[in-house]
Amino acid sequence: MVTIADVARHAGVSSSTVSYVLSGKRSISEETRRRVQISVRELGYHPHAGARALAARRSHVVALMVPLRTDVYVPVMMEIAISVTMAARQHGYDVLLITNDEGPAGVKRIAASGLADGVILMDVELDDERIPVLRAQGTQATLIGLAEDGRGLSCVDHDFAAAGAVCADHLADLGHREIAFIGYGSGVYHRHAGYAERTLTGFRDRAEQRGLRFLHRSCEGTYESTAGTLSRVLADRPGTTGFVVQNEGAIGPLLTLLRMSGRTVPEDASVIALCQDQLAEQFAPRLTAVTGSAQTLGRVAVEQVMRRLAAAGGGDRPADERVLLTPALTIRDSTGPAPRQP
Amino acid sequence: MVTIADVARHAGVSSSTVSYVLSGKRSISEETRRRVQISVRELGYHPHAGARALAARRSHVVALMVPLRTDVYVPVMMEIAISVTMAARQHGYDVLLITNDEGPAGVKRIAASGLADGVILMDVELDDERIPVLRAQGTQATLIGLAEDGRGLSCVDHDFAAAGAVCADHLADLGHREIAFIGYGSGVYHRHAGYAERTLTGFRDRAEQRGLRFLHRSCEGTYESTAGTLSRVLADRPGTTGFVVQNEGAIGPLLTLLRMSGRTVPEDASVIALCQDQLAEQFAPRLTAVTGSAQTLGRVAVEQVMRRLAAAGGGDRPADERVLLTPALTIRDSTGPAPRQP
DNA sequence: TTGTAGGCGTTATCAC
DNA sequence: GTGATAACGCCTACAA
Repeated sequence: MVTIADVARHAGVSSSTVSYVLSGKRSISEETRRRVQISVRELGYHPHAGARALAARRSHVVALMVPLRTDVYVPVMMEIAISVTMAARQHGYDVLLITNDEGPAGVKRIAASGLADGVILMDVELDDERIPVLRAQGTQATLIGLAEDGRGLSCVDHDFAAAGAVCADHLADLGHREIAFIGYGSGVYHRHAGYAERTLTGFRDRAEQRGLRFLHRSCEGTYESTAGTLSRVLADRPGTTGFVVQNEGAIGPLLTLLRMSGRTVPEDASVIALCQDQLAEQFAPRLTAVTGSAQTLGRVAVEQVMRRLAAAGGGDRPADERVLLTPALTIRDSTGPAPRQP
Repeated sequence: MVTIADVARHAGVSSSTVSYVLSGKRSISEETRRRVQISVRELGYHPHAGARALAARRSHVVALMVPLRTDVYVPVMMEIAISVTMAARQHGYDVLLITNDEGPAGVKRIAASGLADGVILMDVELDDERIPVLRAQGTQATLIGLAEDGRGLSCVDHDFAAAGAVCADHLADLGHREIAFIGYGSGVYHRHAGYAERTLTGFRDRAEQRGLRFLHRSCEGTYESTAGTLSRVLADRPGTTGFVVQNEGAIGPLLTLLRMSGRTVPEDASVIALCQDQLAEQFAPRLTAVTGSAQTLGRVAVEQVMRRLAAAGGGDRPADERVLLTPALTIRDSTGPAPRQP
């Protein structure tokens, strides 16, 4: 292994000079800097991470704790993980992946061992057990999601309520009066700690403001479940012309079922989905959708931890940020003006 | 921060004793061990990762390098990442997430800095630039996927050829004679370094052995693309009764299109998919599918690196393992006997 | 069975 | 602008 001493010898300077060239923490003559940089490159020197963490009391690692569940929004999770990793690299940080099943003890382990300087928590519950641990350890952290008590933490999430509201607005603008909201299976509403509820609430509130009649129905996302849901909707509210689909598993079935029931999209029924653009593009017709950027979510989370780390490193008290990302409506071919005769 | 010295003082022993209790590298009297363990727990001691890595020259971290592409099999990637993380934990290891865009330099960085002891590479190309770097650094590594030159490495992958063969066999057993293989867009065949080709080859070989007529058609996975593909298939080979779908994006559209063309599945046409069980269960009818376990893939990869690390640590030359996981056929409702009259 | 001490590679404080 | 040098916390011969 090539050490800082090797570089120093090669460049004809002391190892502290090499260290300072690399960290930029004191001014170095142009000449020396160049010599050192050349030596670094020639020898292929990379500082030993452990030694650095030990001496500087900073690991330059953030931990990302991901949920185990591979049900609802897996592709999004991966996208977040990747954007977190790339954003972290831009700050000179690496990302350690931790799974949720380690629970509070895992957070404690990571923090106490100095493995990571900061933590990003996904799939946060309203009253999350890991949060007190974070506080006790004095570890800088950001939540992706919203917790009840966010003191001492930053957090970022999609503005799901806004997403729901946008759906209501879009359909109302098109003249629809009776809407069905196809949600997740009932279990998800509890588990996801508000993720699903917030969307529904946002939709509901706006729908009421706009004078829409609407129905919310749980749906497991299978074909059978969607078929059952749709037939109940049409039985209860035959005049329904607008569908908001939250459960991405139900999208395909719903489109098929509408077609089979003789309804054309968007002439007879409009469908708006809460899903990623990539998915929305795959259907026929291409779906109007409301989407939040998973990439931005990850990036913002990293920037929040970095700011906290910088503040804490400078002796300041980090600010508790709380960011909600506004989702975007992309109008495609699955929504249109409400039909004259329902 | 609580250090090993704190624990030693609290337990009334020397710090080396604490170290040995924790590592189990020498025999300790029952009495001492208990005292130390109690102190560890009471003080909430976790060894400082950096210090440990520095002294023991082992970071107890493996790096997992994931592809950036969020197109083909994202959910699978996440599943692998999670199973890698959990398997690693069982060996006392943590997982560092690295993105593919860092390329060979990233591998070098991780290895040279001692950040990770071993590396797991995903999305490997046949002639991958990262492999020589791994060799040069003497870093223990496992590939998820197959490379041309695997010397000095272990690797594990699904047996995609077997998966293709199983599809051919299943349809042949049911009496189908004309099969269409709905593949990925042409780009994927090159990019995925054999992943897609191997499936196709396996299918093709077995299909020939079994005397099947078949057609391979690329398909982008959108509705339009699938529609085009299907109509060409039916034009060229109206007698086609069996469909093998490799591109999971094409599954939904294909089912819809078959239905629209008046074909009932599985009475008039059988469909077998190469996709995860979870996805296969979502369609109507539930799909017969050939699946490999992403979880196993991750676990095996970890075990391979661990074995290599153990060997290298013991001064032995690690064995270059090469494992192909046999996929499983799950027969559901989308395949049945070939119709008498095509 | 246990303790002592040297060293792992960096950073950062002091001195010049 | 640059060099010594003392930590940082742990592991592991070497002693006892």
